[in-house]
Amino acid sequence: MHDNSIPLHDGAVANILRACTGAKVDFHFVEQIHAKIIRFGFCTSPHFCNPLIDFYLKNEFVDSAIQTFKSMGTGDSVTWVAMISGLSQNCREVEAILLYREMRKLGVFPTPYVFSSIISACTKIDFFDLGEQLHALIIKWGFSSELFVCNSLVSLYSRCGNLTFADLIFSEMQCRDKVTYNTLISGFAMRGLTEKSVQLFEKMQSESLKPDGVTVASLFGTCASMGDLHKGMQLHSYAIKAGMCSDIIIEGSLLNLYVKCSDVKTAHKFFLDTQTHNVVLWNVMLVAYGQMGELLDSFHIYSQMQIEGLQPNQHTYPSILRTCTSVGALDLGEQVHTQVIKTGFQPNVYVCSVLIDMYAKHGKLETALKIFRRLNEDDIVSWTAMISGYTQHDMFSEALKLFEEMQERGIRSDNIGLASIVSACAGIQALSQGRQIHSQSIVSGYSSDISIGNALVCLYARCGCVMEAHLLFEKINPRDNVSWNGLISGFAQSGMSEEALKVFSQMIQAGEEANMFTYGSAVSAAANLTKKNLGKQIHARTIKTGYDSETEVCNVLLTLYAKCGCLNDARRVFVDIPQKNEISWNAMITGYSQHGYGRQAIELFEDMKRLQMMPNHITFVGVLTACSHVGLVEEGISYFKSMSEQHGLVPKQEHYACVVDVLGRAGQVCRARSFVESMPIKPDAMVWRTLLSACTVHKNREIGEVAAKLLLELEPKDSATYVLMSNMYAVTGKWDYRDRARQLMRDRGVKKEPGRSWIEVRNSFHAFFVGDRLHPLADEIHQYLEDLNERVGAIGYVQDRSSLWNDLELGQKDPTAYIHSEKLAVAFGLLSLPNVIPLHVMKNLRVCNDCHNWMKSVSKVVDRTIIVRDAYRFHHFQNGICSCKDYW
DNA sequence: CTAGGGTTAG
Repeated sequence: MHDNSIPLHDGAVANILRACTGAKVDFHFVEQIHAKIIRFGFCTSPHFCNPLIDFYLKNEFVDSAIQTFKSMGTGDSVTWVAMISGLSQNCREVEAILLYREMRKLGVFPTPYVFSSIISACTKIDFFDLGEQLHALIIKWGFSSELFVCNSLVSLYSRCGNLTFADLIFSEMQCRDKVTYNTLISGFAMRGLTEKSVQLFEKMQSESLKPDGVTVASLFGTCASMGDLHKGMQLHSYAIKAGMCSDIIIEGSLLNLYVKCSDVKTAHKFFLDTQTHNVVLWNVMLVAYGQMGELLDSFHIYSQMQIEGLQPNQHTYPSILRTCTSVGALDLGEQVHTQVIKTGFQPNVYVCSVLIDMYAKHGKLETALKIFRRLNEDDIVSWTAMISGYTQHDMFSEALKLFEEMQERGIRSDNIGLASIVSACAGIQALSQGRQIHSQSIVSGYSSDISIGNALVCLYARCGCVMEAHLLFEKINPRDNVSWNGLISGFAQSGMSEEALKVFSQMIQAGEEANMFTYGSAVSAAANLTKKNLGKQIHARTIKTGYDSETEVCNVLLTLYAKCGCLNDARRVFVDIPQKNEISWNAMITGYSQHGYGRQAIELFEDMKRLQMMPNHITFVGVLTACSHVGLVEEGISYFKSMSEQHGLVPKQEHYACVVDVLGRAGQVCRARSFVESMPIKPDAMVWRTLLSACTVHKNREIGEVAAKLLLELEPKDSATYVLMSNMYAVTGKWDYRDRARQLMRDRGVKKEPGRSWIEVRNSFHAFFVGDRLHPLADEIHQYLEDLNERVGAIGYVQDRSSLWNDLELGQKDPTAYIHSEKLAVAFGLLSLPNVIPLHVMKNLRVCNDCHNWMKSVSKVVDRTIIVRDAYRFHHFQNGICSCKDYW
């Protein structure tokens, strides 16, 4: 036609261009036609130009299309649709939307074609609100039963997560096609509603619609998230028979299937067999090695893809960064971060959320916050990553503050977000806030969510709500060992150790598998109750199950033995820890300290520094206590100074109290006083109590009165305050003042906590009060005590009656009625236990002076080590002397 | 002239 100079005919041009669109025709050929159209003056004619625009847009010549469109004037409705859908298909969705606005302004009526295109554009860039507004217009214009329009609406609601609505539109459609099914199938699959997705696939087949490549690709996704390799492989065969496997998207979804079903071998083989230059395949392999924790292989993939000319994209970075996060390779993660910046992916939400998570998880919360604040998007994952980062680093109030900010901004949290904020509440025992979030989670439809359920169980247990914790625990179905651990650790941490151990034994009986968290909590509960034998049994279990090499478990075992007074066992655990961390060192130092082994504690601290371990606040409490035990005054002061000068630590009240103890024990009461007066923070009750007890030992009434006065102001309800005060007056001979202190206590209605001692004999605990005769062996115990008193009297022990607390005790006619509980416990222990093992006695208050002297003598006459844990410290009585060197 | 699919984060 061209050669014979036959004039242009619109139908012919349209047909030629349509033919060009599908075939790979040289652009210049089309340009020649375009030139002819212009030359013959048809450049405003929709008949000629619409096919031209369509050709340009389908072949990515967007600018040529826009140019053609601009020269046309208004065009017809087909022109607008071609432009709008074409722009949308070329990732220029915003321009498509703007063009739609212009079209409406010019009064051009929208057609179903326009609506399906524009809804699709909105869906692609998450303009869901606009999409919903357009839905209203669709109803108004009467297009709501058009197949293509409905398909685009199903897609819109699927993508924005409103599957209920998508399903509703689907069910109200009079006729559906493959696209309708495919759209909803992938919608369900993406939201993890795998069962619904499979059901729909079956329904589709019952309506004789043959699955195509799109269906299969979506279903591979469904199988992948269900972990159903078998069904996935059946589909794979189907895809091979149907000849779909060369499809680039099928390839990606198939590889993903094998990776998610943990068949990395098949996946890798498949990956090597693929021929396409497809970045998705590399990204999926990155996920494969990441989920196995193979950092080296991940980085090999990451660099190899770049060598082969593929650039990392917004999917690549999150995968590699997540692997860096989970294996703890922060340094490599930071390098990837620089590459993110260089390649311009920093504004991407996905990339940012992983960066936030990485920095937050590794304690770099300020860096995480910077990225988070710069992101400036209402992205729930980033908020959650930030919140849980705070929670993981015990910054619970920061977590709660951020959560409040999030709610003020109107961002709705999902199950993962709610679970992490509940954990934050558990961390600071914010019970009422936790309850509010509990109800919020029910309202949001998460009442059967296991992550929230587990977090709530932990919250209620930590807040001591035994009933609620158990009720919630019962409701979780199916339970996992996180549920059990939450209950056990919650009770253990809220001091309900008995309850924790009860649940632990139920867990074992239920055949549930305990892990390091379970053992950690159970051992810590046993340690709090100083249940040495039970602790040993749990220790045996950890050895059997191999958890005895976990540092965290070892640290608690060490503490258990130290708290039970078995320092040798504690030491053995410490020596055998394969990878000691700061907590291990702290626990051992503290253990030595509490038992009065100051030298060993200080030596260990020096070792710790040599090994470049970072001492923290707890380390220094141990070290300073050790100094006070050994009487290392100047060393103690210099260690105290080193806290801020060398280790960047700000001393807390307990450190000041330790220094006061160091000075007080050495008899430097005046120096202790001026030390307290020079404190940069307001001294708390602990500091004054320490000073007061130093004054009691060294009979310094002047300073003692100052300390007592301030202590009375700070803790007027604490009986220990009055006891200390009264003792201070007693030792300085001010009997009238002592009586006044006691009177004051009575007037204020403060009751002395009854003294109580207990001892473990053959797996059961025997507890005693003052003058107790309730024990079945009471007669034998008292008889034995009389013998014992004769024997200690023979080596010079004389009872010190000033230690007896009240007139009642002093005025008792029956002298056996005021025998202190620790004496009874010791007598019972000596009667009941083989005479080689040391006695371990626990007491809830401080041991009194008389009992202390008595124990020293007893340890000598019966030749036994007696270890007493009172409210303050351990006393090891051996051969007539005590490890506390008579200062406590 | 219109609609649907794969890989990434807490």
